[in-house]
Amino acid sequence: MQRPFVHPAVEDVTLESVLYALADPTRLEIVKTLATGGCALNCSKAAPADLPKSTQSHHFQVLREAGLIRSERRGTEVVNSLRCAELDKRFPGVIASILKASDKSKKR
Amino acid sequence: MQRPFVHPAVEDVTLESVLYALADPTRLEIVKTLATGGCALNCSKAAPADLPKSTQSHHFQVLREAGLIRSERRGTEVVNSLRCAELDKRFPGVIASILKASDKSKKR
DNA sequence: TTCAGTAGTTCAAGATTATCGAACTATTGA
DNA sequence: TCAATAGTTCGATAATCTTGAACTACTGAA
Repeated sequence: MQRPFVHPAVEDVTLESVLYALADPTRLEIVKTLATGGCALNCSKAAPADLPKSTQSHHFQVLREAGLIRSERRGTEVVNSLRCAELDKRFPGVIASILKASDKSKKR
Repeated sequence: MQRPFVHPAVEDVTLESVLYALADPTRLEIVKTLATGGCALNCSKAAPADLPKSTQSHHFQVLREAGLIRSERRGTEVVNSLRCAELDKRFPGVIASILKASDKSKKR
């Protein structure tokens, strides 16, 4: 049996950790993919394909511990999903406005 | 004459740099102070008093280059103000929702 | 049940970035 | 002209990120 994932309770999620998690371009990309992808995706599909696995793993850990995503093991894979509803209740509009803005910000 | 401050044009501001700037607790604090302080404040008043000056200076530079604040020299001081309106036009709701959420997120 | 393959994790080290004291610059007011 | 004030720059140490290599867990053959 593998060590289970720990997810913070919504009320323990801090704005700071959320912003920190989203401030990294790779992680923002992952979150965008999860948001548009409809629902749950496994790690390899949600992360840029060229990113080393160890780095991917690290980013998913940051996102998970920040409270942005929920991860569940499905056999050998890990399926991730955005905690949209919960987060919007805690920080109304934050994630939504960021996701909306992220489409616009394609330069550089 | 001192080197003038460079501020990015609104359209050059990236969401990523904005989130990066706000992800730091000290900088978020500064932005909150500028937001609630009504209008312009000089550096020493907008930053936590116990923070070393060199670190303050660095944080203001990050905020400025991210496009979050506008800095102007007034004699020996530097007066900073939030670029609220411009930013809200570029990334609607982002700054506002973050500022609103930041009051809630007092734990830890 | 053993074994190969797949998906992800952990570890350690090199690369990057942040912090902060010390020295410096610009401006003001005596 | 000079001292005081407000910030900036520089350099070194500290903290963090990235990544290859080795490892673990699960699955589906054979």
